[in-house]
Amino acid sequence: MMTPRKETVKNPRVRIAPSPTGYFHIGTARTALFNWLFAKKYDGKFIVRIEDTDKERSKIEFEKDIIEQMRWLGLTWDEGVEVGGDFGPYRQSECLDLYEKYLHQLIEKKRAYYCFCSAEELEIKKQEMMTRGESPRYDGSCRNLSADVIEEKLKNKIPYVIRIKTPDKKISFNDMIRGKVEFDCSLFGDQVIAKGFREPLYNFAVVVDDHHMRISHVIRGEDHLSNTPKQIVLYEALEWETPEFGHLPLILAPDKSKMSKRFGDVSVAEYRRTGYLAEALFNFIVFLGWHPEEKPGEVIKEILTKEEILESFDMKRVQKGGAIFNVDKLNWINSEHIKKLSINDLIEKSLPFLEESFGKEIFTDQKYLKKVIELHRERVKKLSDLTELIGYFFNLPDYPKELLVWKDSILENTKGNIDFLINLLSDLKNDNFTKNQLEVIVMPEAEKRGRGELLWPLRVALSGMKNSAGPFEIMPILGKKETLSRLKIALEKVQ
RNA sequence: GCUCCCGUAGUGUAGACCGGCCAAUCAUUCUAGCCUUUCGAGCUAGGGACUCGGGUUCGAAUCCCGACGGGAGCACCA
Repeated sequence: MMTPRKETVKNPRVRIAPSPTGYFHIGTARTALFNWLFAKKYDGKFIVRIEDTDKERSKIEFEKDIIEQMRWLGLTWDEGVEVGGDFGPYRQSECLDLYEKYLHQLIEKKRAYYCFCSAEELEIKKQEMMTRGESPRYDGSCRNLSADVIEEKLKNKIPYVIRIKTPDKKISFNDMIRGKVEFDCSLFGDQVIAKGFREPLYNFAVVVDDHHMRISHVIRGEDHLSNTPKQIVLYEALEWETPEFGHLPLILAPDKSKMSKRFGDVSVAEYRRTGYLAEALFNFIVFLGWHPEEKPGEVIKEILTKEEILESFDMKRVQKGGAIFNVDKLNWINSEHIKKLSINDLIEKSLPFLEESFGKEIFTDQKYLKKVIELHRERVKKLSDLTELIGYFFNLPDYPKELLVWKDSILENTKGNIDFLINLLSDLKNDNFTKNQLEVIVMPEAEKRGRGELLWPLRVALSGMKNSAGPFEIMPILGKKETLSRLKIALEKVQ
């Protein structure tokens, strides 16, 4: 899979150019991340440009989301929207004068031309070519219109678009990830580059912007691979130097189809709301199609901080094949990052989730909350899990009485054991309500009566759950009074 | 239909450039055991892959060709 590529990079200028036509997508996040990493690694600049030439679909709400989520992920940019810079504007809708200028230049130099063909006739021709088994391309009808004819049509206000003259040749470029890639230009022909002088289309606007922002390396998704020759045609027509290109493999859904709405969550905000940590998502995403170098005899570390990732990052190790988004792995990475968090950080990050479920009032006792969270931190995959895990510490559990009965035991035994426990624990002093003391008192009895027989109903009475932390951990936190009260409730249930 | 890209366990990957050290690495997942009242965590063990067919070679996961499979693109979207 490895292809040798040249790599002597210094002070690169790279960019992420999202279009605000949807919420910040996990795929865009990855492209942003690799660009950011590349810039940091080689002491370059990372630029954020908003591609909002599609007036119909672009929304400010999406732009805000993109910026917010990038910040959340810990990405910082040197130039771009919100931070400014010397090569702006960084929003395509504000660069219209620039596009217009080059459009005129291209037409004057006869590298581009007016095309008066209607969309309908083009569609028919396209279908014909497809049925003939040819690659659909413009037939060049308007390519050599005389100046008189053009003037005439313009005067009569015949609608037009602007097309670039594509040379009949092969174009190849050296992709940073894929090595040499070659395309035959005759297959796509003269592309429309603008609908009008102030209505540039994507491929043209990108080229103008990248050139003006002095972008040295264009790192983007593989879906842009076949746009690259079209853009190179423009660089050549404009007599500009082409940047380096690098095409990242796509992120795929588990069925290997393109990551899309069909596969659950695709927006970064959604993962954030579900309780994934920014550093975990960062860690996970970077491992989609990339791995640090394995040193002989060394176990590869997969739980990495941003700094560690930066340390071992190398563009040469990016894979070519699409990477499947594996939620299991994300969950594991997230739980590992949660374990690394300090208890105070964990509380701070969990609180919004807890408050949403239980309300704010419940969390006035910080010490109590701290103990509860400490007890569960190793069981948490996502912060949102915490809500279910610790509910019984804040609300009285509700459960069917059958749950109190251990395996094949009977209600009578359960009743007797709960009654026994109430008496046993009532005699204990408040001070002795610690994990150790409780074990000393209760365990010998559990051995006599059967561990499950005694401990299972104890735990269920306290937590109301089939799976929960152990009774000796729960009791000290709940305290003697609450413990006894819950046991009495259990007793009533089985009466 | 045409073009381009890709093809190592369920998943992410190492190995490939420079063929032998590969009866193939690491992680995750899965299974079992230990621990344990349950679950989780932890520990231990195990399962699981070079897409196929030719060629080159003493020797191929690795080089070459072909097939097959998957993906992306082919707009007056970005």
